[in-house]
Amino acid sequence: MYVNEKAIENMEDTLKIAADKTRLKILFSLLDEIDSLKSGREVEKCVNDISAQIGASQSLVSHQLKVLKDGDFVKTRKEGTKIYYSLSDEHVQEIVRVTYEHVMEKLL
Amino acid sequence: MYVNEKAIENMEDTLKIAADKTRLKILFSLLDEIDSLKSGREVEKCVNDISAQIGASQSLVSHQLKVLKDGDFVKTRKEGTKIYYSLSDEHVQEIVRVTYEHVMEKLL
DNA sequence: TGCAAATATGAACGAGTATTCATATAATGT
DNA sequence: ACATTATATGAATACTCGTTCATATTTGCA
Repeated sequence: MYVNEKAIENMEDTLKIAADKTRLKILFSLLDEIDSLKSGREVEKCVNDISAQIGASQSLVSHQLKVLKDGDFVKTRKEGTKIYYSLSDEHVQEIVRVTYEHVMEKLL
Repeated sequence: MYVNEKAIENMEDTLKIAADKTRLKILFSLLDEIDSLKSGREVEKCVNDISAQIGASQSLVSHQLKVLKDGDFVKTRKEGTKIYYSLSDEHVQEIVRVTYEHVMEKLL
């Protein structure tokens, strides 16, 4: 299957963004199904919420959220001093989900 | 969504393996639909075939095939002096496919 | 046994990057 | 204006990793 160089590079960049444990934890924290079912809206969390939930420092979470934002994995909404982060689209969720299923099957 | 640390680490490892342009090219070369339709069998290629097809050195391809093999992305079959590589399961294909669709949509 | 083909391996170099720490910026309320 | 809360930023460090080059290993064959 022929794939041009530009597409390969974009895939590499996309996968590199996902391939980090801190960023994966952030993505999972924004994938919280219970919260999204309760509210009926998409999951939105501010930096400190995520930081507390995944047990990482504010600085680290902020740095990695920037990476996720630059890669269009998440989008933001500003409200006062807080900035709410949420997943940007379904592709991101699908990449995380497929990989999750893969490792879950191997952990049997 | 709660995900335990071990699963996160495995996901990180899996995504790291996919997140490299040389390895992606190798995976795509083993995803060749025309070949697999023609033969009716799964795509199998030896190191030199892949090396020639993706335009990378024999050494580099061999190194990266080892990474893919260790991560269970590919499996091997030996025949004489040649070693045939093929994709190990559908999850790998799905990760590549989902990521491919993601970047293709952004390249519009 | 010796040669050639196919693949693997190990060292080394350079580039990239995750994390921490300290500090800066921005917005809100008093 | 000042203090407080929330978030971003920049530098520095330590570590990982992709690639190349040279060489080793394995297999088949004359």
